[in-house]
Amino acid sequence: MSRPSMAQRTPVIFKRALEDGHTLFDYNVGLNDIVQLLIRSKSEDATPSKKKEGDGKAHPNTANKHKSRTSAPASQPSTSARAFLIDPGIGIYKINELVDARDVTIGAWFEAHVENVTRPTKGQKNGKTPVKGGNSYKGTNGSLDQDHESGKSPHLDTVPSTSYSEYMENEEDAVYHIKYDDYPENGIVEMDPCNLRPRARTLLKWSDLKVGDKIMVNYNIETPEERGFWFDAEITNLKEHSRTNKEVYARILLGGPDDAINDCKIKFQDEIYKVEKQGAYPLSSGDGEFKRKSGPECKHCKADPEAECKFCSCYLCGGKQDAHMQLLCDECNMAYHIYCLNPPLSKIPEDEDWYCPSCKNDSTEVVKAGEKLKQSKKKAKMPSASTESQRDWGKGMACVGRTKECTIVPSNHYGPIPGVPVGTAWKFRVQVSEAGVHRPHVGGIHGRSNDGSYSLVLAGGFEDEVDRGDEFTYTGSGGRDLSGNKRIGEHSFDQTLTHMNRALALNCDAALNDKDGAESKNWRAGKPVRVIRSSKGRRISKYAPEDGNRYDGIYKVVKYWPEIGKCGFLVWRYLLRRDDVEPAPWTAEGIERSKKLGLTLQFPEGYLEAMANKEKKEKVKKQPAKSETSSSPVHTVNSNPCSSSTSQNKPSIAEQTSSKPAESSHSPVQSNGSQKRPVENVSDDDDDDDDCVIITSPKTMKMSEDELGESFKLTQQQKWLIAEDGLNQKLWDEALASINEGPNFLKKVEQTFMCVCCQELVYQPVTTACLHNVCKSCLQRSFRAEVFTCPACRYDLGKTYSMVTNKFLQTLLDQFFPGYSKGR
DNA sequence: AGAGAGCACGAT
DNA sequence: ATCGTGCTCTCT
Repeated sequence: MSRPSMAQRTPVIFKRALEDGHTLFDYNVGLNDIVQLLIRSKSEDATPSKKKEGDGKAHPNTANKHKSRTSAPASQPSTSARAFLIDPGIGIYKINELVDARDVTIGAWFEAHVENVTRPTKGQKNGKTPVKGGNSYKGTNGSLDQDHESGKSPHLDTVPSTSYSEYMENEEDAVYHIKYDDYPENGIVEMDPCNLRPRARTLLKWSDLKVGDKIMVNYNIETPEERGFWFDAEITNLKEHSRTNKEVYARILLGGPDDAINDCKIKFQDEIYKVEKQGAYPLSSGDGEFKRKSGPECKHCKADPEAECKFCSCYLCGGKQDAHMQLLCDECNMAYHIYCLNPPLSKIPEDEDWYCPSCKNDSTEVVKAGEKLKQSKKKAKMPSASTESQRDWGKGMACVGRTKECTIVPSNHYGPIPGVPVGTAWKFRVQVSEAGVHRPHVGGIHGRSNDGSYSLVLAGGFEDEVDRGDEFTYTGSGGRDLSGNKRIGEHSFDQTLTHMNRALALNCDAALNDKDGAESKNWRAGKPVRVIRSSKGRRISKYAPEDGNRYDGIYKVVKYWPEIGKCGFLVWRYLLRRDDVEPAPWTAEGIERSKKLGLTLQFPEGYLEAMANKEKKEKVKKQPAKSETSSSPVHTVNSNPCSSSTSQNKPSIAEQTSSKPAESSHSPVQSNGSQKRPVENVSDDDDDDDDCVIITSPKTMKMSEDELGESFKLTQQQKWLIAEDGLNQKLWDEALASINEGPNFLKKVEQTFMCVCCQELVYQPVTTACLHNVCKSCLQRSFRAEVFTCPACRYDLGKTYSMVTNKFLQTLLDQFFPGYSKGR
């Protein structure tokens, strides 16, 4: 951790199934988020659910889903029961052999296995199909044979049309009792051997295909683009446009002598199977998976509009009526009549997602495989949702998210941020936000309209603002037309004293007046505002830094008033005046202090390296470079604008005579007693005048080596508390080693006393027997989870461990980091 | 120089 | 939860 004053962004765990067609942005995964990816197992593979289409026909994927759920126990014959082939002594197929069985009403092949083999007996319905007897195939051109006697259950519908004489002719025939792998509910079906064959097992490559070959393909008669059933086919044409663009055309053979569909384009070219001949090596369920993907409609009822089906229709009543009133569960994909539910619903819910009674208990935060990803309205409205923009956003700092967050003080903290001295500077606003100094990324004022303002940024947004360093005028926000996803725009209406404008007004030590403004009686009594000057303010202010954003200390609102700005619209103006014991960065004293503390312009982690790399690449592109560019991160503190001009006796902006404060013990840092300015060289210790003085000769600025580091001054009480906190003696010794490094001491303390659980400064710390400090609440949470060990070292604390808050440590931390407890 | 992106924030 | 706001920052 290079910046101990900020907690690293907490890793977020997204328990999401990633779906095609979505970006990580859709899943609210931001820059710097940590994601863990697990490869989805194939069996759970699923595609987004489809809404009910109203025709009672299941979507192929839905059908797949049903299949895997309902047939799994029955169709995945346990190996112990079916792993072995049993020779029945007659016929071609063995018991337990995997076969493909043709459903004669459709003409498609389905996976099945042989349950039993018997000799046909006289008069037995031996399952011979009409193929043998004649031409009862009426369904041509792919339409299902709805005229068939009982279309309700085609698989069961084997017609006993074989005559006794035919039977006698085929004496050797055995009767095969098979079970469809996917339709165990159909029970055991008797089949004629001509509608059985060894299970397909050989996938054919492009190079294996020849025109005229008989193959098995997946084809959807009704919707050729979608997955369908498995049919025999004869290759009629092969077109190779390119290595990746190939076309297979075939004649789908439906089983009957003249039943075929010509010129069918085969969509699933990677799933073309060789037709296994009788005598192929018999497979059993113990030989592995020989499962094909299949579709397209409900396999339970074959999309028979008359049949009740709980799988493709209402899961409760099986009825196919009122498709528009059937709700699809976003979890299990089953349909439910809204009136079959208990309690019934009067209308289709507005919500995107609906879960059936049996799925509802599932944690809703987990988006299961196949479940639809809910797109927030916000994202839908975001410009990125429309693909118009060709811009390559996201590689710079324009839209980045935070990587860290300041947690040592709450966001509504007034006054300095512990460990951040005046003069600290950051290149980008996002860093200022990370440091907790000014939280909004873009906004100028940070505050709450019913509380007050915590910080503001001076960036020269208004020409008619005046900046004299220790005093400046500021303009409120609003009044701009931000349409078109802008963050700033032309002034087009009056500002009001609401939102942040009201917040800033509340800092003024005067009753709020949203008509005429107000002026404080005792300006120092107002609430403190952290002020950040941005280099953008250079165009109107000499006090702005050359680069980046610099924390300039605490100011107070002296007064505020409405006026017509240069823009022609009413704006709210504020007068702020500096009230900080820390020297302003542009004063000689401030410059010296910044040097002493080694304050340099801070860049985001890895930023300079990235820029250097980029530059290098460009140099290579163009020409050999001359000299190293000044990418030095060293922050040059402003040249003192006061030194050039006679800064004495400047008229105050507010046209007041600069009232000399009686004393300046106002800084929260100092009032806290934890930090005091070294009493060193500086002659003028009260930060009295509005004028920038302090032009001390270099000689008088010289300090002893000892003084060079600004030491952090501990009060007597703090020294005592540290001494009393014996358990942490070692840790304190460690931290006290940097007592002479000013703000670094606080960072060290924060680092030293960070809770291993929540990664923040310990709150109500429990110092364990193994000498680790953990928040009491964190430890309690651990114990609730029945983990009774030290979160840091796993030392067994014992179930009955009594957690005692370390009062010494808590008091010290409260003093060093004023306000941090409030944030907890 | 002009447009507009993601983000964090407070407000509701 | 969702919405409105914004004194940035980058790309074209």
